[in-house]
Amino acid sequence: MDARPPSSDSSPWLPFESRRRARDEKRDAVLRTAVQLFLEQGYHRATLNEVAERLNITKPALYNYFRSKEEILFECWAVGQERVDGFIAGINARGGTGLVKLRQLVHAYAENMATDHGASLVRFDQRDLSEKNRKIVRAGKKSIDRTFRKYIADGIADGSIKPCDPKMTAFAIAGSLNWIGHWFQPDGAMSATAIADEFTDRLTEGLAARPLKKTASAVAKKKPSREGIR
Amino acid sequence: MDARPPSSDSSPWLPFESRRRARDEKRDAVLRTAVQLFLEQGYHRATLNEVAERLNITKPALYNYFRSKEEILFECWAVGQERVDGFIAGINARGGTGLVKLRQLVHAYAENMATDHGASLVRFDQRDLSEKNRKIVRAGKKSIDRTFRKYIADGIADGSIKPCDPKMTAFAIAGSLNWIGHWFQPDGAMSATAIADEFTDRLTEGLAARPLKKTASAVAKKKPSREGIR
DNA sequence: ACTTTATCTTTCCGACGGGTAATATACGTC
DNA sequence: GACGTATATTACCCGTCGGAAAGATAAAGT
Repeated sequence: MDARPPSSDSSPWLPFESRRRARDEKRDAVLRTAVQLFLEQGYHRATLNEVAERLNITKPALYNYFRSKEEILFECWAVGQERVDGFIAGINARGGTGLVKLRQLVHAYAENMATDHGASLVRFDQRDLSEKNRKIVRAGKKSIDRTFRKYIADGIADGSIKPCDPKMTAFAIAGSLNWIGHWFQPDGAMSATAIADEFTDRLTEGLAARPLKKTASAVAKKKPSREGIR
Repeated sequence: MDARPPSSDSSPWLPFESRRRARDEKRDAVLRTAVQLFLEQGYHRATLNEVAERLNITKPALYNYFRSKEEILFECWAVGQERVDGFIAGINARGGTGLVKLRQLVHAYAENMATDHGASLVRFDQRDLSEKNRKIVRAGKKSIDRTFRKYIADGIADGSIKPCDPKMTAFAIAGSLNWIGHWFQPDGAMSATAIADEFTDRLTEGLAARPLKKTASAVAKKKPSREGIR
């Protein structure tokens, strides 16, 4: 419609210039733009026309990479889920007490929640998906929930965590973390890492069987870093 | 379309029977049905036709009580907000230490979150509202957030709560509570009151400056009741 | 009984947006 | 240089749903 200046964000389709690029790169660009727009406006208000417009292409061109709007939504979610699955695998691989694993999970999950694809895990509505994809999403959520509960149960078993109801505790912790996806703003006062540090301490301090050696972020606020959570 | 049996839930419009009732009663019935349907299917997927159908009337009849779908959405939200404003006023009137007030707020807020109108506070999307109504909603959310922060700050000032960042602490607590609106099922294993009891202890135990006299729900799980939170 | 008023129904419209069909353009390959 | 394939565009279809217009019905007042 209107003559827009080339969009400022990076799009592989610079208007009428070298067009040919790797297919996957373009697919990813669609997902990045879509997740951003879906979060910004909500899935239903966001139109494929606008997704396309931001990429300097037209709506039907999107159908070279996706079969439907719903598939785009699902793939946005899948990226976030894969990341979570990834760092959970890492935590499992490194091992440790239940408390240590829980703290790592909280930290990584909080940081993820501050990204677009992470927030999409909680801000998108399952009911917008096909039955098939909805099943996959439910399985993913269930898996994350099981992991939280397992680390808590592990911690109770190995004595690092005070006895409590793993289910309710997991709900309480996951609730706090998921909520980050609703209020976090990249340009806000606190960085994602700072928030993750803060939440890691706050959400687990009440659980530790014995007072834990204070982490960097809790006492000497000198260098908030991922190392602080070990 | 299809000949449905008279809906099982209570509707003031029983098909073709005594029609005249108080206007407000009908308006409320619309809101009850609408909030239920909106939560069930999501605002965009829910149609006014279906709202009307559940009430044994037709879509245009709704326009006797509301000017638009958006107005219905807003009013659903307003009911939940008024309840929160109500019990906050009660807590303020009764007074007490910051910790005591915070615990009452957590308990009441958790219980409210387990109701339809309560859940609508967090499950509806502001962006579906007109600019005017969105402003009102934002003010309401802001007010609740301020209350959480104030009680925490009060508690720090009067020594009942350990020093902490009121903003982050409020976010963490409110996140846990708001999340209830996403997972609570009336027919689930725990009652709303039981959940409220549980969350009241779990979310504030880490904050108390000195170990608080254990409440009924925390140790002797004999009678979970509202009195336990004083 | 006749009118008035509120309420409800039948019928329809118009906008919006996802998705498709037909077509054009450019690149790699022979 | 011609051809095939991938990728893009223009133009269009069509279902859905919020909302309006206009007509019907019943209770209430005179």
